[in-house]
Amino acid sequence: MKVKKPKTRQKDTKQLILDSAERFFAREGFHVTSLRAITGAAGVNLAAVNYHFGSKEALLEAVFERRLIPLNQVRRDKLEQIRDEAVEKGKRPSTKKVLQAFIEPTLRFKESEPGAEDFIALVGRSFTDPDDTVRKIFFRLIGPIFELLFETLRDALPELPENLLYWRLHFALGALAHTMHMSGCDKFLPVGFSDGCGTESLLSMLIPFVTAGMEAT
Amino acid sequence: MKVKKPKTRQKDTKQLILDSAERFFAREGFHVTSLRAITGAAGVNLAAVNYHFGSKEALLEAVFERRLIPLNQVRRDKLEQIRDEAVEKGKRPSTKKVLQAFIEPTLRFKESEPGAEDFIALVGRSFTDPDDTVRKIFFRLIGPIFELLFETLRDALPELPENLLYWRLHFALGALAHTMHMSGCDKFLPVGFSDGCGTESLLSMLIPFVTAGMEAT
DNA sequence: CTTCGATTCAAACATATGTTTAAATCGAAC
DNA sequence: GTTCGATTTAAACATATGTTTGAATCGAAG
Repeated sequence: MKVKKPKTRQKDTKQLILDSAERFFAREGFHVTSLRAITGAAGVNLAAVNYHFGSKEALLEAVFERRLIPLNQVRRDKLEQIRDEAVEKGKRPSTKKVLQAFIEPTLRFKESEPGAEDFIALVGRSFTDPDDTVRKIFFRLIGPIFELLFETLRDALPELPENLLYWRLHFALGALAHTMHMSGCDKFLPVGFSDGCGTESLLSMLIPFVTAGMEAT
Repeated sequence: MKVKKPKTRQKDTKQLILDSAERFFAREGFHVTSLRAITGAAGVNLAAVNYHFGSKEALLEAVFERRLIPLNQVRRDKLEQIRDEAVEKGKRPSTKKVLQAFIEPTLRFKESEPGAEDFIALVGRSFTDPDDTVRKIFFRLIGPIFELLFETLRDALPELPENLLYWRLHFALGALAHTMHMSGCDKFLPVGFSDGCGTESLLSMLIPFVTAGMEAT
């Protein structure tokens, strides 16, 4: 007995709760969602949340971490690769490539696994969530990668005043967040416009938009 | 007795509730805010909300309408003026002017009256609010002006495919919403960056950004 | 089969919420 | 000063929430 082999069921229960919570948090919001709704839809007992996670807040944290840690790893790798490449060539990285390195994995993440689409909408919203609980957890996880993105962009646009760069980055993130949140866009869009809301299509529109904005004279 | 002259106090109470609610809804969110918090801070009785407004939901509606109706009027006037001017001159309106006509009154509104800053943050968030109550009320009020903005932009950029224009507009609105929400930005920003968050400064950064994005080739 | 820790379960708990109620209070009109 | 409708007030109501509890159940190890 080298390893504490927990019952097979435990993982199931935890995953079921995470999946259900992700769905509800994304579609209804953190505070509006009750644990009873989550556990009811997941088919597990109400007390399971507190048993496995400790509290509703800790559950939210787990929902974020499960997907955000891998996603951040991908984004970090891509950004660092671009930085190394630039140093190697002695040239500054291209603005478009930097933005793409951050945005593309983010939007593509939607299709990586079932449920990820809900998660992407959740993240898009968390940027501006009024609730302290949500924002605190979110920014703790997103902060470091945000700083790396900022620094890499500074390499790409060294002539831009830092303050301006900082705000333009926020404008770009605002556009991204809005896009992410409209992820499941069928319910928002007027008829005839829902064609262009596939990931590829969105990328081909969003990246030129933010690149042009970032490089505006 | 030509007119039902209600007691002087009624207006006070209603205004006090609206002010307090606006503040709480903006800073904490609709569902997280309790009527007891609102009435407590306003110094009025708990039941006053239901007496004067009917329900918490109706209160939210009143909070939106009080400021959004006048603000929309200003935006509508400016946009229609630009349209008329373009027709008169037989030229297409400039993209920048159109965006400016929408964005400038929005951001400037912050300084128009005390409390408006909270309201602007509230509006910025409502674009992506997960709660149906909030979103429904918000979109009912924002829908018509959004359509006018879309049509005016189509005049400015007739060669752009409608679908692309539509999404670029959403990107721009995302950037605007993000900016609005960071209205009281002191608490979000790292030290050294809070200089540039005055209204004038933000306008001079945001408008070129979205214009460039909208006109990107 | 028995044992034992991990997990599940139904029930209860304490608290907070939006809303309603019925009495009290106010302020002008007569 | 009395009257009457509008407003305010304190209390109660019904319900919903996150959490805790203690017994029941499970599943493998001995």
